[in-house]
Amino acid sequence: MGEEEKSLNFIEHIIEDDLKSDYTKEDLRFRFPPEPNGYLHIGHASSICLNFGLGLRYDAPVNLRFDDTNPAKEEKEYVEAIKRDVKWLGFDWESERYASDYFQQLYDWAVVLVQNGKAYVDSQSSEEIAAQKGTPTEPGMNSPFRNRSVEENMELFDGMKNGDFAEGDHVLRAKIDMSHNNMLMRDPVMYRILHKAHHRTNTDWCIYPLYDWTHGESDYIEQVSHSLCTLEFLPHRELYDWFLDQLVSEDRLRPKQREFARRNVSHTVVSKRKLLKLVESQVVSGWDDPRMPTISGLRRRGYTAESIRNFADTIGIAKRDNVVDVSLLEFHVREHLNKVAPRVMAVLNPLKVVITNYEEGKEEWLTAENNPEDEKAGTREIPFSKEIYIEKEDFREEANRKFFRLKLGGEVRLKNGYIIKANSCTKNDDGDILEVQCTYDPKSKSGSGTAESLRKVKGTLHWVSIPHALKGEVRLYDRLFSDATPDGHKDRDFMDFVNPNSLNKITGFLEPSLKGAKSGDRFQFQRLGYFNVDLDSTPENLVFNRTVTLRDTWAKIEQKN
RNA sequence: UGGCCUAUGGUGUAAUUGGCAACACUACUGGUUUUGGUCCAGUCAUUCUAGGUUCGAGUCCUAGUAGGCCAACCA
Repeated sequence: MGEEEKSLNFIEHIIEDDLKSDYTKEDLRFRFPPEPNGYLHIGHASSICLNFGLGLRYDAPVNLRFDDTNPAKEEKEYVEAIKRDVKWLGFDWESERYASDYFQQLYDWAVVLVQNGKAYVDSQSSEEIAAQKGTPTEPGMNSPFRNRSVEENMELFDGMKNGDFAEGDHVLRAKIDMSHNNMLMRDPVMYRILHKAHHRTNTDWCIYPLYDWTHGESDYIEQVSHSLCTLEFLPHRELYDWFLDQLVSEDRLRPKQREFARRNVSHTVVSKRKLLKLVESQVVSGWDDPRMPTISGLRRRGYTAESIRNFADTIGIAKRDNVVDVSLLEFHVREHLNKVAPRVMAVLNPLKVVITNYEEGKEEWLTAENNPEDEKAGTREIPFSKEIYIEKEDFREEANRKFFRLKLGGEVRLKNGYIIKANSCTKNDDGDILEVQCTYDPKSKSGSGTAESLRKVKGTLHWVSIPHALKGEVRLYDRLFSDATPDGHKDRDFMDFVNPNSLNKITGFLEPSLKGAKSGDRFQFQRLGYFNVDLDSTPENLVFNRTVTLRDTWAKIEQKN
């Protein structure tokens, strides 16, 4: 396979170094830790592929852990969606965990910190605490409650837990250093009072731990060896380590946090807050709108899990800021679909062609290859008749020799069918072409082996027989944002760059073999692109999404003129 | 005016740790083709800048420059 030749990313270098010093291969354990407050997106896919990929590479377990410490934002719906997406991407977790599983343990440890004088109850408002925090260039001030006795702290913390106080009355803070260079070390809040039901623990708790007090400890409980997160958590590492210092025991593995740069993709946004705004403002139809960069959106759009995994593998992982061009994602889905998607013919912008020397009412079934890339895919029969549709763009009355398609006096081959010649066309008063009259060469049938059938004509067109054609809704998608970095402009809101023409619904004419197409089925509409059957599709009303167009060299040639 | 992180083609990642800057995408050429698809061949870099160490620097040293992160009872 040549897999060994692939160079290591910096995380793998770190692990290799650890393996040479104080870790054994059996120590390795990873986790993917989403907060269930939204849907997973293409950026998460990178993290998923990183963590689960490491698990595969080192034959190490990977947990799926929900970081569910904020009942105000988290919902079961998201938990289910996340599990579905990770599974769909092709990964299995060793065990399904929740930070909320550890609420009791976390509380017990917090009590230890209080007893050791490492944490105290602060009874100021959040505004007061913020005002004392200082700035990156100025030290903060100690809270007047910083030196409460252990007994008083214990009593108050106990009261917090028992629901004796209202939200905001008290918090538990770690006692570290209010003049620390790292703002996060200035007595960070560990617990807040929240009289809210949690999606799993319901009303068992009315105090909830914050991220910093939860994450490293959860890693420690699960004995995660390498806790990988994005770069914005780098300043948290010091606190992660400080909390661990308070409670790790020598005989257990001590997790380490390492950070990598979040992957950005051009012409889209990957921030839950912004994606949520797109959903709530109804720019898109939902989290799984095929234009969304969510895993569920990409899936509905027709992307394959394999193409997303390959994408994640090729962009790799590093520590510098990045914007990956969306064309790389498109490349990977084309690469995969080219191998696996059956070819069919569909006309999206129809122009009627009448074959004047073809017998009225006659019908013929022609043999078509299902996939030239895959012999095992076999063949199918498609109907041919006197009246067919071709694409409007495939006919011009006059054109230069660079135009390989149909023009008056010129010949083209109908894919899997005959060579036809355009003799005349009819137009309406506005000059729009309504119909093209052609003659066909009866001996030129594809695959017949005759000298005429082997003749080379420059152009080959796709087509459908009008009396046999199926109608279907076809949804054509364009980029959701017109700008490459919609959220990269200081003076502009990302919503300003929403592309108003990102969805175009049309009626297409489809070859009849598509009749039984089921939701999720993927096809190549020859010469047009890859399409899949949408969730909204029914046997009576077929609905297709365009996943991605084919590479279009002709469009580029035309653009230059 | 603090601390920390980062800098390699248009894009994303590599470089046996000091030894010929590589791979993929994009773009552009050409060839093949009953999909203007696929496939095949080719073209596109003063490694942020300036000094220094060295036979030799993307890699080490010094000084800059640019970008990012950090002041939620969010994660």
